[in-house]
Formats: sequence, C-alpha cells, structure tokens
Amino acid sequence: MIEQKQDIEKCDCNVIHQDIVNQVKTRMPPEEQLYDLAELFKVFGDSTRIKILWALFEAEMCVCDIAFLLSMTQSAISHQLRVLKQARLVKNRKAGKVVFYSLDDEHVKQIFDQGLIHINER
Amino acid sequence: MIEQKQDIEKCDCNVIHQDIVNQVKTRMPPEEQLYDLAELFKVFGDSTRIKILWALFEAEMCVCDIAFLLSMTQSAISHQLRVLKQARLVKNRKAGKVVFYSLDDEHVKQIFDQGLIHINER
DNA sequence: TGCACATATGAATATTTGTTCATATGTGCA
DNA sequence: TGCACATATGAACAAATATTCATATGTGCA
Repeated sequence: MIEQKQDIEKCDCNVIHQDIVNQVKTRMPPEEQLYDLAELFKVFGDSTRIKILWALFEAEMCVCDIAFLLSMTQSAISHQLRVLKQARLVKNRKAGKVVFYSLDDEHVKQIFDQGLIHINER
Repeated sequence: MIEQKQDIEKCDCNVIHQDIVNQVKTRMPPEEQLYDLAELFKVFGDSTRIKILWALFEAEMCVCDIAFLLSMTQSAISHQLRVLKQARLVKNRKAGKVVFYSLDDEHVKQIFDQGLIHINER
C-alpha cells in the first residue's frame, strides 16, 4: 500500500490522532451541505432579520408596518426582506401598492425555540 | 385621550395597519433576547465553525486534529474554537500539551438538523 | 394624465469579521 | 535546564455586510 502521507499546505502541526481524524472524515456531510447550512444561519445571524421573522410569526405585514414596528428605514427593511426571501424564509403577496410579507417556512420557529433553549440555559 | 401620534425618526412612510402593528408589538420578545438569538446564530453562520461542530458530533478532538481534518491553520482553528467556547457550544479538557475539545450542548445537533430540513426542501 | 404613496434597488460608507503572520505561553522529555 | 511541540493570542489585512441616501418602479386615485 502506498504511504498515505498527504502533503498538507495549511495544517502547520503534526496530526496527533490519525485514526480519529480518518473516522470523523468518513462521517462528515458533504462540503456543500455544510456550506449551505452556514449560509442559512448567516441569515439568522442579524437582529434586524430575527425581529422581522419574529414579527411575521404573529401576522402577515407590509414593509411599512415592519419599518414602523422596528423603528427603521423602509429601505433597510426592504433590503433585509430581500435577503430573507432569497433564503426562502419569507414570501410576499401584492395587494395594489402594498406588498405583504409572511413566513414561508414552518421550521423557523422551531429553530428559534431551540436557540432560545440554549441561550436561557444556566 | 391624547393622540397617539408618535414622532418617529426612522420610519419614512405611513403606518398602514396600526392595529396589527400594535398587536404584534405586544407579542414580541424582549429586545435583548432577540439580540442574543442573533448572536448565537451568527456563531453558526460560518462554515469553518459549522465544520468544527459537526466534527465534534463524532468525537472529541484536539486542535491539531481539527486543523488537519479541515486543511486549515492551527491558528485559524484556535481562534474559531475560542468563539465557540465563548458561545458555550464547546468545552475543553487539557491532557498535557494537548487540549481536547468537545461539544458542550445537546441542542446543537437538533438545530442543525432543522436547518438541513429547510435546505433540503424543494 | 399626473400626483401621492409603497416598495425596490444601486452605490457609497462604515463596521464587522475570518484568516494570516509573528510570537507568547505552557508542557513533556532528553 | 533547554529543546520540541501544542496551543493561544494580538495586530494587520482583506473580505463581507448592514444601513443610508438618492432615485427608480409601479400602483391607485383625483
């Protein structure tokens, strides 16, 4: 068998437990999936967006309402709604001039609740 | 009753549905809690940290092992482990020169699984 | 048709943040 | 004691990102 000594560019230290590393490596999900997961949480990682989502737990709202509720600019809210929509977390419905936004995913609340459990521990 | 016209600095538009806004406002969790929630998700919002956490689902590992597994610098991993530790997501155990890191929260896996459900939909 | 209003969007700016590099700390061992 | 190795840390830099400002788009209504 050919020696498995890979030439690593980045890791500037010796591998201590090759067996564990190999075992873990086989169990890791594909790179792309972990990347997507990080991208999803990145969307949750902003308090403005968290507030918007939480508001939408309660009721469908238009951009203006959300801006007023959060004391923020209509433009800022609009930008963030775009991010949320791209992540398929909210959807919208047009009614004349007004655009109503609502949740597009039932898991969000569960994810938030799990997060709160962590925060409120201890 | 005194007119409830608040002078708003930020919201540069009219409130369309005052009643809904008021109702939602009463249901919103305290500002601080939503902020903390965003901070937690911010920690999850980086693929390096996601990978580290996922690796630790499988086994306790030392810094060097993780760096090798992810083909990254020991320093980069160490910095990220600090972030994870501050968020109380990992804990560590010293064994001589080596420092072993492991998960410090059982909810993380559930949060990740919920996230994957969202990603894999459609 | 033209005005008022709701929303979207692009550029610019300021802030945050991940990685690198250099180096410090701390432990085991010869 | 002194060297080798594992880890931590601080400063610097580059990249990502949230908000603002100006303006565009689109709809209803007088």
